[in-house]
Amino acid sequence: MTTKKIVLLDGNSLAYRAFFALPLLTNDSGIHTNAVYGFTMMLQNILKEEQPTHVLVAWDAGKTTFRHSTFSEYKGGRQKTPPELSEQFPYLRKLLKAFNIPQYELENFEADDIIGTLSRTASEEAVKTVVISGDKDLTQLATDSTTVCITRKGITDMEIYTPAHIEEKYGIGPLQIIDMKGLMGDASDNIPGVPGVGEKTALKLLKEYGSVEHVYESLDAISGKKLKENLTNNEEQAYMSKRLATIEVNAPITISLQDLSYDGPDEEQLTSLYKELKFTTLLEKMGVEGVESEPVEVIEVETKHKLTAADLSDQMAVHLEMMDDNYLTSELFGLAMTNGERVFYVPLDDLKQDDVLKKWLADPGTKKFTTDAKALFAALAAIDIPVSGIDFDLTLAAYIVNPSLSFDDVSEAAASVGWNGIQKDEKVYGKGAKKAAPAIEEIAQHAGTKAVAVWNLFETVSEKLRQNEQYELYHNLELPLAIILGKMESTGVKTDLATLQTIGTELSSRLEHLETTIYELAGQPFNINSPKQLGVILFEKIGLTPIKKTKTGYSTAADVLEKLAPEHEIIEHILLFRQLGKLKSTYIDGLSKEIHEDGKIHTRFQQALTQTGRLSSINPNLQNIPIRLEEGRKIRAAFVPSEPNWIMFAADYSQIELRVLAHISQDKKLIDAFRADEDVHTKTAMDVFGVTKEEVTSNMRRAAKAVNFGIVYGISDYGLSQSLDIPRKEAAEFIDTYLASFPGVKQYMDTIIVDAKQRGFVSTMMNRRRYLPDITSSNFNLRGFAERTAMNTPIQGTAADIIKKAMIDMDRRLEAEGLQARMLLQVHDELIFEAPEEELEQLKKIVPEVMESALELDVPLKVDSAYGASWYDTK
DNA sequence: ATGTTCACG
DNA sequence: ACGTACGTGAACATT
Repeated sequence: MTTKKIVLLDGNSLAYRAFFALPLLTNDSGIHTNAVYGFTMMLQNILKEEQPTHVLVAWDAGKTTFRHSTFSEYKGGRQKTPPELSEQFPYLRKLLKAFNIPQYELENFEADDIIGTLSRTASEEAVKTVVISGDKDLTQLATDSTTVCITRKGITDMEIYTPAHIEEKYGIGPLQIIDMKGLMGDASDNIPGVPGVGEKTALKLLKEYGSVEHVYESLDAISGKKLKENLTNNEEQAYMSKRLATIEVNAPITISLQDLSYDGPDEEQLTSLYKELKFTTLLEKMGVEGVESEPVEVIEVETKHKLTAADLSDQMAVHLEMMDDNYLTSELFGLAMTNGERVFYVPLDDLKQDDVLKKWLADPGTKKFTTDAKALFAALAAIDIPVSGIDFDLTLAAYIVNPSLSFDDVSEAAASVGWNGIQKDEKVYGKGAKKAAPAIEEIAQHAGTKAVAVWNLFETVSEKLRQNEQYELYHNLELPLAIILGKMESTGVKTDLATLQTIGTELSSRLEHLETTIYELAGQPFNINSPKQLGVILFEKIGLTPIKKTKTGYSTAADVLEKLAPEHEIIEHILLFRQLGKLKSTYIDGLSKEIHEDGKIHTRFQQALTQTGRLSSINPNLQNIPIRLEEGRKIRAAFVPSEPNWIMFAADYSQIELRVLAHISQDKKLIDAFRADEDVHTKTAMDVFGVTKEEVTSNMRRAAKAVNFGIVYGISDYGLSQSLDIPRKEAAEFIDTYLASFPGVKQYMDTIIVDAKQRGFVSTMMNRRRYLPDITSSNFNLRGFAERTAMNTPIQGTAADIIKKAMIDMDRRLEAEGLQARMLLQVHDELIFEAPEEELEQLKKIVPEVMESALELDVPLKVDSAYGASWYDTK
């Protein structure tokens, strides 16, 4: 006989959870499916993990329940269910039917009460029960035989509440959760509780007195005048709140445990529902064949070994097919081309010898439409085949239309603008150990579909960009930039391995010593790099007090360790070990591996990735080379000019984001400060602290600087309090004073949020967009995040626009002046060049000039420049 | 594959 | 009451 195990699910709560956790997916018949999909994932996980013998999904019935007769405003003020979710409930019912899972609802009662009643009867029969919900109220049902799982983040992450866990987390028993709600109320259900009592106070009272009743019996003993007053005045309300929060465990249900047995899904029903909903991944997992939504259309691709002028026209879609996504190192296969009539594929070896084709590629007068301009340009540059006249980049265009969609494959970029005819590279080449090149015909076919997609999408996507007034941004900024970035990537940065090795040797020996010291202090060897092992040593063996927890255990992050440093000598050594270990593994060892045969590092700039319009740098990342601490900064000495008697030259914008803020917000004081070329942090300190310039201390300036950062990031008192390590209240006061003295900024912050809510997106000065669907969310966190993003993105994004424009201007200027200087890197607000010494004086003049005039703002842009024998010396 | 930590602007 | 600063990429440990 198998032991019974019953799983009870709170249908409404989980459906809501799934709906808000996932983006609004729509299948091709226009039905939203995110809640159903999320629910399905949850269900599958639960069934797999728990292996129950009995399952039930309980639903809320109707609008009113017995609780409304106690308190008519129960669950009042709730937003009504979004229609996008409502329309999914019938599918959820169908889904459960297909799973053969019983569903139950009861007039006048909530799902909670059904679950409560069943879990009580199960408990009485000592049947193991698991309750699953997104609502923490249910934790009151936890007993030795009933476990309550509450969804945490996302859809599959659950927090498991046993009586022991509740005790550990809150210091009270499961049933006292009800008392807690009675005292603190519950905003989401509109349960009032006692004003001024939140979780902290409620728990303190309950730990001392045990229940709401005992709290009131002991009123006299309670300290705190205000608290006592609030309790006294709201006694009835507290009792009522407790009643409302109590789950009914004796609901008049008409089902019993026997009715809930679960024997697995009806596969046939399930597949047909999945097909209807287009849950292809789920279908594949079930091993159902032939369900790929549409079979990819087979196009006729002609493999050509030699082209004639007649094969080529003024406008063509071209796509360079290759094995890996790193076009700088990948094996290249060949070029697919089409002008809408025939589709060719030219294998690489033929391309290399085909002068007709090479001439066409180099001709700026023939237009090339492609999937990734930079890849085409840089990959062919590496084999000395110049390309010019690239006029359309599908990935870049799709990114400008909506940067929130991430494309790690052309098929996804194409799909985002409505073209589903491309297979994923992964499907053609396989992945991991199984990755291999298929037959040439298959490669040609795959490459051909990409060229065809580009050809067919060119017009519509361009039109879409024009409609959004983003064509300029795309065509005159991003597209030319792609080529410039391609040049920079191909050029690469000369990196001196010997310098890295010298630093590395010293680091190794220091790390060894630190390791010995740490083991001695700990009394045993352990893996210092393992947060888990480190946590055990610090907080269990040594007995330090944990300050912060992570999901998986004790936090050992630097800010935590710094606070612990006075407690034990070992901490400073660990911090140093971490710092040096990072330098050794990421920078010394990591960078050494990336030096190519030409002695250079060729990073790649991702141009269609960030949400704000910034670039990012990968393989390796050259945008995060250490600078803040001297030890790390030395790494920069390894980056040197690639030619004898050349120098490194660096130029960076001073306070570009705050200048952009001054311009966008039109705050008079901020504008004046920049026009007068004042130190903006000092100026901020003067205003926030109400002192004269002479009275500003370095601490005041530091605080002001943090406030300015906060403003740019979309401020929150909590964030500022963390960065300054001050109480939250103080941080809030700083912010208020700041906003009062810079009213234009305040106005901007308020307006941008309203604007974002209304339009659904925010934009930069050059019309780069970022959509913010969460800005209207009822979830406090999501909404808060979206609001801060709304404040930050126009600033960070406009700064990104500006430097991109500067790079284009700079490239032209270097060309026009006939200079040999080369642009090598962009690090968000700075540009790094190498140049012959003789060009230094010219660069000192030209570079700041070009950067400062990239875009005209109502405040001046300011650029500082420096040069030296290595990147380290450009300071 | 995911989480934690830490490097940069 | 909620749980946070904005934007990235890489290494390492752990699942």
